[in-house]
Amino acid sequence: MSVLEIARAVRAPRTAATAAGEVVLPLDTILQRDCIGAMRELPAASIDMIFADPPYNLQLGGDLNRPDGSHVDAVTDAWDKFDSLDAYDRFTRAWLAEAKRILKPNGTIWVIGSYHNIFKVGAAIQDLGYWILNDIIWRKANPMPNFKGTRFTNAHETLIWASMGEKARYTFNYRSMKTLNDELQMRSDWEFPICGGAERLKKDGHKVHPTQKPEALLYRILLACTKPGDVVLDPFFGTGTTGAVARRLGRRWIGIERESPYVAAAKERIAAALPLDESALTTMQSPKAAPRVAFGTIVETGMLVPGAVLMDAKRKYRVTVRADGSLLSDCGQVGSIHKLGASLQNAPACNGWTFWHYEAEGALKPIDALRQTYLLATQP
Amino acid sequence: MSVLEIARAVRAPRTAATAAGEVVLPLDTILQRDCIGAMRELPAASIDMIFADPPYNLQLGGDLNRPDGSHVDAVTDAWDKFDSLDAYDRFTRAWLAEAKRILKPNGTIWVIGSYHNIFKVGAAIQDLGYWILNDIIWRKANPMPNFKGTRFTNAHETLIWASMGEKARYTFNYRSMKTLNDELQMRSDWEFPICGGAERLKKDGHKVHPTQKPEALLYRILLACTKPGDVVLDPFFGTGTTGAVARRLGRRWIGIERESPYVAAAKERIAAALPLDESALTTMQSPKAAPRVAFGTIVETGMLVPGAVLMDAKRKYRVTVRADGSLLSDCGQVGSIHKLGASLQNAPACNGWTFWHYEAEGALKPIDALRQTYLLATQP
DNA sequence: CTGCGCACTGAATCAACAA
DNA sequence: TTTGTTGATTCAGTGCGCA
Repeated sequence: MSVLEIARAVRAPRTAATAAGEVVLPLDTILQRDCIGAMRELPAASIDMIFADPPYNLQLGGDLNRPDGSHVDAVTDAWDKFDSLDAYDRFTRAWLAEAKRILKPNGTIWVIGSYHNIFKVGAAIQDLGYWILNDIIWRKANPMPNFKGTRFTNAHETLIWASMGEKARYTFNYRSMKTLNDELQMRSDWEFPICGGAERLKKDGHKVHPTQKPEALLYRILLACTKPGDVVLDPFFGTGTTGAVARRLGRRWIGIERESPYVAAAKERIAAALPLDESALTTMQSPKAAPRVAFGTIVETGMLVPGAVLMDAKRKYRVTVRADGSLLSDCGQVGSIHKLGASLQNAPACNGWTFWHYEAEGALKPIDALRQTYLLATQP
Repeated sequence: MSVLEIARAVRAPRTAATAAGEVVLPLDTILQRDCIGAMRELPAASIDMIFADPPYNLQLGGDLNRPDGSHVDAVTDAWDKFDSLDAYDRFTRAWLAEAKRILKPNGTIWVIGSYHNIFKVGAAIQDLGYWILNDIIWRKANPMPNFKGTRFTNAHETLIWASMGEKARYTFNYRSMKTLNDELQMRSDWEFPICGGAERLKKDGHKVHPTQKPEALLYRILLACTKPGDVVLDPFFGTGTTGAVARRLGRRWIGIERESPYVAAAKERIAAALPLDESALTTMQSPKAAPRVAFGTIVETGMLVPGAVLMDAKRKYRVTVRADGSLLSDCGQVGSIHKLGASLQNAPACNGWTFWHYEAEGALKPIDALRQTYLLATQP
């Protein structure tokens, strides 16, 4: 039985359409298969984002005990065992290559790892022609101490964010991130507690998955780098953190996971995750998203009259508005609001909307205020 | 002429001796050669630690301007240019292999990089049989912003610390690190400001080297992973941060650097670096304020110099400050400001910040005044 | 002498679109 | 594919000049 047959068939959103017509993707579904095999049956160029939390290939020695004698419950599962560093390398390159095939040209991939595997992963990402956009540090607020006092406390994990190539476009909701970070640019180091408390899935008092990731981490990633309705694939789904957050944020998701106990836990968990309503999902938009307004339109509609005088905030430069929306300076120079602003300042570029001001009731206001007024009056 | 001939020949300390007898190393010297060639002429198994800050292979596009129109002075030097990712890979593996040959069996290597190169470096380190002990994040207190709003602010760099193999022993001064961090284990994420102000080397108003590293970073590394008298090699010496800090901390150093202007600046700088002298006070930067200030930070920033004498308000007890922020009493007891204060008084606990005083202009002031000064200087 | 404002700077893979 | 136009975009810190 193929992936597409066992999947709950859902018509893909328009963004998943290809030249061949509409594509059917197993949306909001867990494919209980091995990761590479399942990806192979997904159509090419159909996924907006991949978030991957692959096996870390931890090479742990014997048991580890805390100073008080208690036993540390380490990651000893079979899925984290590889015969050699070379075997891990081959596995990594195989799934990353498959991921590249199914990502859309403007898609991106996120991979999380620790020093045990992240360098192999990053090198493979570069060799496969992905283009790294950032590496992100998850600084753990409450990491496990180094009980033996032999090294620095391993207090972070590393994520790599990459696009499909050097020239590829990608989604980055800059304004959302800046807003989320109290009006400062979001940096490459993020602090979150490790996953615990009520969020940590448990069964019979034991954690269901040894490396469950905090939802806050996925929340930030999906908010930053996807749009509502985008399709997010997690090829190492585990207990479904990606699916739960995707559902909450109004994104579509596909999970791949081989182990039945994880699949069962993920299904139950995602069903309980309530989607945020649309108003809560609305995020700060970049001005880029607003339709373009030509300065000439402001003149045409009479918001500024030909002959009106504009000046910069310090009243250093004065120019006159002409009927076609061009500006004329005292010294006879002519140009668009941007070009003339740049030329007068001898700068490489200039945003005329914020540089030029008009006088209203004795005060100077940027002409961008007129553009905002125009947009408010004309937008639905 | 061989490296050993042109080098100032110095009898190596006992720690540099091998089974073949005493080895002659060009200690406390800069070898003006290409990195791999110079390493080739150094004897095998002779170096205690290598700190390497190799070219990052940045692949920058055109010019970049700030929002105010000013130009960003990027790293465009020839030494950072490689023909391809593959050429960079070969270069990396070549110098890392040579490094492994000259390191002692119990030696370690530190390499710093960014996402442009660190994954290639880390993968090569693993392939060459080194054993990664930690990856360390240098969280920059004041990184350059992302001016175009296209990605997350690139606010950190990554360091890899590796031993000679899985079973190899290595030096890690656990107590020093814990003391430096105010009795908490030192974590894998470190915060320092970028190198600027008085510490930044300048000539004719321009920075001498585009990527000078802060001394605080090297201070922590050398304090953590070497012993006094150990030999530290820096194959990408630049303007000699490693040499200056090594001299200050009583470690021997060897630098390899091809570019004459860097060599000249490094020589001058290291000559001016006085071993454990208060010269650190003016050259080192204050880390960003944290709610809690570690006493080690006061030492790291040079507000108190190793060797300084502290005493209680009644001058009953006298102790000496050590490089890692621990205190040494007359009777040989050692401990943190809190622990030693308690122990000397035979008390269950002691607030070291208010108990210990330093002498300034004939008067005694509590070291808490230094903490307050530090906080005032760093709090917004 | 202090405080304020302005200019300058740091390892950066830094735009999107239409003609 | 290339070229030109529009127009979006910055944080922490140092240092200097001036009131």
